[in-house]
Amino acid sequence: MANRKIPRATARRLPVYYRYLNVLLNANKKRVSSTELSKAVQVDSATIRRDFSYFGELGKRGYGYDVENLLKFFRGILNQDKLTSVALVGVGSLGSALMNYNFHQNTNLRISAAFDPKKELANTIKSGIPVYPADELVEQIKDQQIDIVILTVPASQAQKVTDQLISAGVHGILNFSPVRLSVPKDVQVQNIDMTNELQTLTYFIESNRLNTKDEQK
Amino acid sequence: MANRKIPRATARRLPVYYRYLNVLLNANKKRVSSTELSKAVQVDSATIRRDFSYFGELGKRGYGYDVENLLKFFRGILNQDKLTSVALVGVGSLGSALMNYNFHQNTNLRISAAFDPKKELANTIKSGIPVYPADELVEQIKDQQIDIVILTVPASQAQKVTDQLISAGVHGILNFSPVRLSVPKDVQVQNIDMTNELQTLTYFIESNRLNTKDEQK
DNA sequence: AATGATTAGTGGATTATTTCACAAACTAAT
DNA sequence: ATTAGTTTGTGAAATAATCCACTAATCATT
Repeated sequence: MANRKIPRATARRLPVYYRYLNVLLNANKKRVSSTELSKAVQVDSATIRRDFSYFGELGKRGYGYDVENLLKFFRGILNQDKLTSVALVGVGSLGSALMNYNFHQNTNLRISAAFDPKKELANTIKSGIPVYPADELVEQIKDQQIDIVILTVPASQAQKVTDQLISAGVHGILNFSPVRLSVPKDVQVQNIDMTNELQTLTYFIESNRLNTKDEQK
Repeated sequence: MANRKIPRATARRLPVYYRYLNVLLNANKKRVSSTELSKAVQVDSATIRRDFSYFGELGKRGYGYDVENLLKFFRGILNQDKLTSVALVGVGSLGSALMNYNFHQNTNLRISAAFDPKKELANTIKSGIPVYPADELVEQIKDQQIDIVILTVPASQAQKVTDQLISAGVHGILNFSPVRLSVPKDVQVQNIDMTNELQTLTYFIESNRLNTKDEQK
């Protein structure tokens, strides 16, 4: 499968396309044009065509893209053919919320194990997910051959836990802590920092206000 | 304050710098160089210097940046001088987790009101935050002059609620739903789509595996 | 006061990403 | 068949972001 040299920006949009194609499929749409897609996902239609073209000629001129075909293709690209089990480390309030979150509804991903140092949580089942004590982290992750981890531990623990995860063979971390993790280059990290996003929002609102204010002058 | 024409990429890094400067301040560090910052936040040092330079000459050659000064400056840029109240709409499991999340610890932001249509939640106090019924949304947001909203409603409700928020005068939305909201251009949206991030992670892991595999050949 | 070490600020090269705009390919209808 | 209307795929331009590498400023030490 030709997924060499796909630009990062394109890769980040793939899940967005994938999701909307599912919506179209459920709505029994047979075909879709880049213009139509563009409206729904708010990405320029030329960008969409360019994105798709990295994977070959997926569309038909004068017609558009066949929803089912395209979806099947992206399913492969995004590894959605088989179920992927991920672990969650840190069962605090955010961790608990994510355990409740139905990732499986939209993707072939599910949380199959959780870890937390709190004794009262150890060896219980929470939202249908077994919770193991923290000292079994490396062992269980190796045993269950888990490759991806959702990290919802306090900032102070983040790097320490990360080091353990790496030693257990994990290759992907979805990091909710504000710490910039250091990892070897065969490990991928995606950061979600909600505080950052709120601050960025504040900044953009304010700068937008200033700009439009003096456009009026 | 000269915040015109700041590149988007720079703006998104500001909260990262801001947070690490706070760490330095708490550790009683008086000064910091771009190289040192670079290691901590994992942004190239030239990029950091360039980012800062958009706001003027904030450092001293041969010395670095004065932590306290720089922090004071960014505090202004990021509107951290005064408390900003935000509302949260949709008290599901994610919403509840965010209500528990202490944004105020790192930023001058706090959630001051929540909204949900479930009758049993209406007019209760949850995690110290008053929960109002959904039909008071517009009224309360206007009354409390809330400018920023965290949106944690189901996808099916997202655009409808957004339209209400806009009519109530909101200018910023932190959108946790997978829907790409349509809003007028004086309203800012930041999307956090956890499912997307997980899928992107999966994609990068897989493509990384393929690349390193055939580098070995 | 002079010297060696450090480090910001930045011109300009490089790389990445987006967008324009159009030929080529296809559809659908007559 | 022909024609009018669509819509892809893509060269090439435009825009955005990153990074190199060097100058000039400053610090610290003698």
